[in-house]
Amino acid sequence: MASHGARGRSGGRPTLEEVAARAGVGRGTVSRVINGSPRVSDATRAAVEAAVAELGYVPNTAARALAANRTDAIALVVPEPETRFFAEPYFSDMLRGVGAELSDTEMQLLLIFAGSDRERQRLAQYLAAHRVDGVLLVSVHADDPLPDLLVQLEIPAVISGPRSAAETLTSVDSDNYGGGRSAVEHLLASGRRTIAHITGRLDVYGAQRRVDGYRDALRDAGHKADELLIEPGDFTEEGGRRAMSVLLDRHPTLDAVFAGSDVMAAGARQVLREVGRRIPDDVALVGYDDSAIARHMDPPLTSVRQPIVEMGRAMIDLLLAEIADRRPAASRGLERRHAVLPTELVVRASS
Amino acid sequence: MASHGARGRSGGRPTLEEVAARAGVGRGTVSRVINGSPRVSDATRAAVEAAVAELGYVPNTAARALAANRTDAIALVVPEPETRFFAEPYFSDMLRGVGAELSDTEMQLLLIFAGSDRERQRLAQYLAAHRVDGVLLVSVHADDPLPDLLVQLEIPAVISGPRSAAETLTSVDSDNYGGGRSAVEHLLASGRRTIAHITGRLDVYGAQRRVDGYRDALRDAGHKADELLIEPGDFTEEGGRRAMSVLLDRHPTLDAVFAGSDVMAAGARQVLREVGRRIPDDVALVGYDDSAIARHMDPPLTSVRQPIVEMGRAMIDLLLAEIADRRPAASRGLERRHAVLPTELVVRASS
DNA sequence: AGGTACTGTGGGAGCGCTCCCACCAGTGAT
DNA sequence: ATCACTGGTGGGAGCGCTCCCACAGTACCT
Repeated sequence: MASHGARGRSGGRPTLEEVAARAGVGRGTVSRVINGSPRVSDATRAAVEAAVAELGYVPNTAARALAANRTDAIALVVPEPETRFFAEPYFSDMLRGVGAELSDTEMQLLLIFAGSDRERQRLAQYLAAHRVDGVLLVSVHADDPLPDLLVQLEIPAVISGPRSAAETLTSVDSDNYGGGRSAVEHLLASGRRTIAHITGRLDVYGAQRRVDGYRDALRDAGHKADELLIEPGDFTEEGGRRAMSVLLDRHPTLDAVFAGSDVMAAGARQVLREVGRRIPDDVALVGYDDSAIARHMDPPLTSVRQPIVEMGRAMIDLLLAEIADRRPAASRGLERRHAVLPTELVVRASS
Repeated sequence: MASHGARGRSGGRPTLEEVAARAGVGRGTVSRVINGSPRVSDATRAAVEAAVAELGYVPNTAARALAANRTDAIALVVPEPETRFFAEPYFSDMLRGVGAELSDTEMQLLLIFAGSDRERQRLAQYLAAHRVDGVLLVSVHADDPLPDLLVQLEIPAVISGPRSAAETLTSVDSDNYGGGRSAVEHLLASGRRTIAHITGRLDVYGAQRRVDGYRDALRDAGHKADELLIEPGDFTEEGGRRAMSVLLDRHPTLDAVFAGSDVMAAGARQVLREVGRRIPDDVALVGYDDSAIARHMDPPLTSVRQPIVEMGRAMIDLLLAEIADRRPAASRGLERRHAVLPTELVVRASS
């Protein structure tokens, strides 16, 4: 830390004007240096930087926000109660990626929970006041009014997990289609013939895409379509159990199951064990998410990993671009508004 | 939501001035209404509120911050890596209490991690810019420079878990002394005669206080002091194991152990089981924190519960008071700057 | 009647910045 | 020599509030 001795006589924090006086330049020039404008000579820049260091100058955020009409802050909005936020590693991974990508920036991240009605109301107020330059939206339900509110308020926003193929907001997603394909292709490659699929909630776009991947992989391998091999779950363990039972009734000879989530795979595993099917000898099992459950299952579960940390990074990249684009009334294209990141199949003993 | 139809012609957000014009009053009056000043007649107030609703007026935070020199935001600073934050229920409980107490307020909460050097540097910058009105400090190590920085910058702050009896910052703590006492008194009341204590890290003030409570409870019950019954752990499971071994060597006849944390109690339990002592028949065991470990231990562990959620609330109360006090150059007393909340002994099968 | 004390109100000044226009060199083309 | 330009700079205007002083009106004393 530089010496903070030479403060203004007022005893308060030094202002731009004081720095300018000290450096023997004008206010505008100091502003340019602070904001990294290239149109400043090297000598002047050095003088200003020296003055800044000597006075321990730190820009006043409020004044900057007022004059420039921006806040240098973005919000990560979690439309869930805090408890779920802490329970699920998804969020902490996401936060890690977001934080990492943001640490090169002046931007500040706000974490906002909007689980209860009360919190949602506060959030609406908050957004109406434009207290952030942009919003990151995670884990949004299909019928949530939040995205529309953001569009209406013209606040740049990026959503993780688009709500449909026609998502209006800029979005980041993992390749659910490819993830589904890779799971099935892996099972086919290891010699499985009858592969069932327990889907997630089909009102979740990502779950649909996994089904698409499942279907196409089988079709491309020359299997004829059999819709009876597909049974919807609801992302819960109980849903996994139920679906597995149904599938076993319909197809007693199935030798592989691809579950749309690790949790459902855990449910399926219970049923398989109860009826005496060995994993992977009799039935191979593949999950989705590569969560802690997958690693700790007995046997360890093959699963499709989503690059959540990277998704967080990508969300920030897109959001910052969107904010920057909006600053000048630019002619914004619709190009690359939807990022899709590759998944990775993590093979373990269950398949 | 009110109709947002009648915006200013500019298309932007309405300003105080526009609301004033609409209500047929002056700017100052609107400001007074917005800020809940009592010196406004009822009729005027109603007119202004109507205008606010019609225009959908929302105050501009930046302008307010600039003019009033405050931010209406406080930070919860966690000097730990994010991973620990998510792992320990302590933080989420604390956050719950803080959030609850803050929801009646206009204040906004920022969550700031300062685990890495880089993050700490950003934080220092952040605080120097006075971007928050106050700071909540949790889980601070004894040699952390952060508290001093806050004092130097004259930023109101409240610390949870004072660093010593002479803590300079306003603090909130649970009654570690009373917690220690209650554990020992409980063991005495249930007929135990030789009660050992595994302490936490003794550079942690709270751990010392628990030892004090342990000592005084025994002394008051007429036991003569025996320092050999006290063995330091370090809050880890391994430390608990080691201390338990030492204690068993020194006092093979001990019939009770009070551990300074549930984690250490878990370590102690392992050793007791290995040497064939039954819990609670041969040795009674009491832990501290009432964590998930305590509930799931076999047998379930008697433990001292700290009112963490309430501590969060208390921190906010004290911090808001401190911020309010500072606003006018008040003659601030030093009264009640250290809140101590009662603990509660949760008796389970281990004692 | 004049004074004194309120209550309620209007609006100027100013918070510390960014934006932008004006301006002053220099530089090279005409 | 004149006329563009261009890189570099100073400083006015203004962002939307809060603070505070001034002042009108009313009420209650002498």
